[in-house]
Amino acid sequence: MISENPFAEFRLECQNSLGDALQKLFPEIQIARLALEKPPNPEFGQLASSLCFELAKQVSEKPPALAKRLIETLDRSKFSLIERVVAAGKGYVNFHANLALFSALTIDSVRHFDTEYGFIKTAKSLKIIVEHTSVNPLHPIHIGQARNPMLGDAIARLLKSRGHNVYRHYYVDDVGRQSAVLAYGYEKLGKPKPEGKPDHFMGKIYTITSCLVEINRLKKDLERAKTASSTEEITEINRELDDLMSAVSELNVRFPELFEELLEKIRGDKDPENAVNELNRGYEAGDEKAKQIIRKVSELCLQGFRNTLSRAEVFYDSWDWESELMWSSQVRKALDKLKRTAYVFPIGGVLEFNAEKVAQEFGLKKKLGLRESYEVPSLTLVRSDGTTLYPTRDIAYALWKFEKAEKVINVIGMEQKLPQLQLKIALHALGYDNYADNLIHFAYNLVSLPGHKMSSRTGRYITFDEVMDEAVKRAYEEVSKRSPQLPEEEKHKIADFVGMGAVRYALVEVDPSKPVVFTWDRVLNFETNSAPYIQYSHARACSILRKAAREPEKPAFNLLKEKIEREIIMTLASFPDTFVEAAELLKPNLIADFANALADKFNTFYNAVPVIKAKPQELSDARLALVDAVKMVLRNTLNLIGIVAPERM
RNA sequence: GGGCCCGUAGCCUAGUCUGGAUUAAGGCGCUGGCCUUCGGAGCCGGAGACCGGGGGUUCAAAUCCCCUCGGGCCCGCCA
Repeated sequence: MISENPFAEFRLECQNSLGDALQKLFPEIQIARLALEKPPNPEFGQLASSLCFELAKQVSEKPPALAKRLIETLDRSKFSLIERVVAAGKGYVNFHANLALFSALTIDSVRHFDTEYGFIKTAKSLKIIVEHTSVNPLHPIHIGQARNPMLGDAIARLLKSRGHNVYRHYYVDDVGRQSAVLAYGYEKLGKPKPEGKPDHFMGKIYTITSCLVEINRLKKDLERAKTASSTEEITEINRELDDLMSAVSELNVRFPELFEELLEKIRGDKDPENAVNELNRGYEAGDEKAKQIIRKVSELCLQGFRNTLSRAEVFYDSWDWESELMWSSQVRKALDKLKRTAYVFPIGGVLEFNAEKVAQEFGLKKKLGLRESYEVPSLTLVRSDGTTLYPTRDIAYALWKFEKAEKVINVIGMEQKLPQLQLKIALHALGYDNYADNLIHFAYNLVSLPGHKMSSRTGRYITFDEVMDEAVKRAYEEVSKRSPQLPEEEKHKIADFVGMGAVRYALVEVDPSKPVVFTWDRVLNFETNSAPYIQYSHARACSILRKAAREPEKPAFNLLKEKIEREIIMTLASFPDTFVEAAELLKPNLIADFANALADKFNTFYNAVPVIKAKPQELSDARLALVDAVKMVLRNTLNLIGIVAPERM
């Protein structure tokens, strides 16, 4: 017998028999669903019902007595995976599985489905776009932003394994002032060939240029404020100026040559602020010169990103350029349509979208999880100079995505909750209720450095590349220490997937809604509760199978009587449930946890009992089959979070 | 001023959506063992939290509701 979800078979049997007994005993009572829990201790069986506590009130009978009566009513002739049912505690009904049968079912099933084990397919397969990463092409991807591709990619893998058609999109946000800032600096330098990794090179130019242009602007603002003698404004500007000045002096120390050169060139410009704005306007209008230079710097950054992300095994199906959306008039069309609704109004030269009014008139607040008293801020759609803003373009982008997919998941930091909310409301205003309902903002919390947050504008960040390099370097040291006899090439190969695995695991493991303070030992953990630990467990399992060099011909699963063996079997059996939950709730961290727990149990097993040399042969065979099943499930979990499952390491 | 997220042992984290069992689960660090029949990136044990605080709902609360404190984020003609 095999099953794609062994534990579900057992659960169903328990539910049915309990349901039947309940029906027999109390035909008049309706219980909506018979939820069963996993007991805290295997002594209490594998599944338990606390139904009697609820029932006790309705039938005025004590829970323990009720439990006893229910159990007596159970139809034992229908038991297959159930071995026995006992009343326990203050009124629990505990179901104990027939472990011999259940072990056989589980191990056979895992080995039968192999690479597909656990990946229960959805009843309704959808076309889903997962937009993730989308780091602005201005500077290298830093470690705070790296949480995004790690989560986004894991989500895409989960949904794909669930049977959906998943498209991974990268939104190249090349429209906007910052791109113009970078292009401006790059042009001033005479469009040099990048030294080193192109995104890192661009990052330096961007940060220095941005700070210098900004300081220039603030100084002018300061003069203006002084003549207007607005003290509040003056202190505010001075505060910002101080911050930038200290950032600038840091940059001067870090990149002296580039800094001097840019300082010199920008100084020669009367109004850098205006030059940047002109470039920005030109780009939006599709001006060739602006296009050429901004495209160039964006492409250079993306070249670096592709390199970085492919190292981490993250790939995309589509790179969507914001500029193309704009030039193709899709932004204009979406805007025109929105203008025709009753929710767009001009004020002070700009065009505003009244999200609050839409939320009220469409009765959206409850649905969107907002309090009735909360007033949704309005959204500026068009600047007074006629150019659009990011959220405006994002509306067009959402419409474009929904032409291609039924569901859209945007992996975006939670600091963008408001614009994402406004986007949803705008879709409602346009009459696309269906789109709005199928738009998911997958929000994750910030990664900060101890003491301050990362800032690309001031250059205070740790790049994803640095982190990967360091992790791989550390992994190499470990490999060299543990397996000095390996050839260099092999050592490097291992160091690569171990280091990368450690980084991926560290970023996926934590609940996305929790804020994370970046520390090196968070990602450089190679011990228990890390990717290397799980990878090692997998390699160990492979090693046993290799050494055994035989198929388990006659496994006697009823001989797997050790407590740890049963725990492993229950864990293997529950993997499909964990997978479904992780895929439905978009929680890749559940997979990471599961993998670690399984590896943990496997190592305990490994140390406790022999496999190859176990006697009799039927027991050895059963254990071999168990090891094989563990290996497969570990590999499946690692694949889900994009980590290599090695045969050796 | 308003809104959202987070708050679990010295540190990091799981569990919170869907409330359940006398022992709240792991890791790091501290500490005592296993100097290893299949790879020690390992295993076994010990000390350490009453789940930020207070109220409430319930037979039952880390979990649900209200209040409160602490940390972060957002409320821009930036993205």
